[in-house]
Amino acid sequence: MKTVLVVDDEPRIVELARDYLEHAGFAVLTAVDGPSALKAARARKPDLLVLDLGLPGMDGLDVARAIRRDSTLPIIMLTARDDELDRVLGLEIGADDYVTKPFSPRELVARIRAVLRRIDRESEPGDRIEASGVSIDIARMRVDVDGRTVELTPTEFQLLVALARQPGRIFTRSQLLDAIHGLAFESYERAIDAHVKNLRRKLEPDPSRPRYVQTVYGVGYRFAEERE
Amino acid sequence: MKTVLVVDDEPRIVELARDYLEHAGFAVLTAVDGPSALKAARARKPDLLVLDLGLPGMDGLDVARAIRRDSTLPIIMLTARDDELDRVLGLEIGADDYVTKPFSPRELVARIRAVLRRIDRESEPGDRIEASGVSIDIARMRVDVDGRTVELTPTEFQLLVALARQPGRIFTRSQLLDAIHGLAFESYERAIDAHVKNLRRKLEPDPSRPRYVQTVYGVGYRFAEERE
DNA sequence: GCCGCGTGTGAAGGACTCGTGAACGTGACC
DNA sequence: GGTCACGTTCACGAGTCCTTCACACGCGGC
Repeated sequence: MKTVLVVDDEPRIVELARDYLEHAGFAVLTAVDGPSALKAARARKPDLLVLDLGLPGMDGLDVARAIRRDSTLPIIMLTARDDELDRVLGLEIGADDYVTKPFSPRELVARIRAVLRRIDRESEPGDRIEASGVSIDIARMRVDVDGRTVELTPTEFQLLVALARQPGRIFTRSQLLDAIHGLAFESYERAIDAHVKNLRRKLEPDPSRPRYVQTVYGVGYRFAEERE
Repeated sequence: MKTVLVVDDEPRIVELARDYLEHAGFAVLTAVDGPSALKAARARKPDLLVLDLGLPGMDGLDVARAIRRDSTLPIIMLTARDDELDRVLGLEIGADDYVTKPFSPRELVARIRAVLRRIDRESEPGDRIEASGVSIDIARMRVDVDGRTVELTPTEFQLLVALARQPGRIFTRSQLLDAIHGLAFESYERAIDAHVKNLRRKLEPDPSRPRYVQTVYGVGYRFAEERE
């Protein structure tokens, strides 16, 4: 059974969500402000976070950033229409999806299910990835290559994980942006290039001739396939 | 460039969507009722359909069902709040996503992009073309022929895929140009010749006597049909 | 066999793509 | 307030790919 943490300052909303989510078969945790949301997220390890953008005091964006700094917990943002929505779409927080208020509880349930499905599907290989001599410990955010341990930033790490989950498979820059930020974010595709450069510098024995993160001209990047 | 077909009976909505979508780099087709939407979907082959649920006459759900009967065209539903939304969620019409009215144009654009990314991400390796001894892995952009693996440029690859999808069928140069670039791109038809030459050099055991990519004098090219 | 026309081919130019270093903005930490 | 780490953006150079052109060759009709 999946656990969902719902954060909103209006008790009415929280209770409405709780009713529907429990009815839909989720375990529900709740919080009414940013700090307690952070605490609950760390202590109780929910599978997904439903987060109101307009929290008093500590803003929903701040909460999301704080969470994303050290975990990949999926986040669905709750926003009032228009102005708030634009903030989610345009600004830098990588929400996996968003629902606008006033929301239909059924819509919320549907979007939660959709996000969880997507996450499941993409994260099958447990918490460790082995590919072509690179070993990735997802929980610890640690990467070993050729015996040495490499320190990566969160972005570099997510990029590597996205690629290494399916060695050989080609990803466009747009897909990689998705993997890093989630749905709600637009930015310059070539930012990916910069991350690839940094990743290669740390990962590759000879960055000028990549062995792991290969570029596919005119398309994107891929992680090298196992080939004897 | 991707093409989106927008269907709504309110011209105001259609025009709003057109503005934003074109600005976001999509080619936009429009329709104001069910029958003409079906016609446009078949004739113009858009990459995605934005479909109002509350069409007069032929309902949006009917349109979606009719389309889904013979294609996998991705569909984003436009719905008024609440009651209509429930119909989308409840009746398992295979919409890929939905947006509630009144919608933010940016949200529509974001969801369209997300669906399109998801779609071409799902061309899993398993999506292969096998024809006459040539094996094409779409997601990996890899081609195996007679045991050896061949590296192709994006254009060469698209050309080969277009031909090999329907072995034996003859394509004119103009059709092949369409397959390589989207429609609406003019260039010298004989550019195809150059790509065919390069493709043959990489693919054929003896490029001067093509076994796979054959010339049909006065018409165009075709991929060799399976024989005995 | 000859001729017209379509096709194969190599080379050249230009367009596009990628790698890189550097600058800028932001938030975290001291 | 200052420093630091990180992510993003920009501009430039280098390299790859696409297109075009010119010419040679081959096909089909007469």
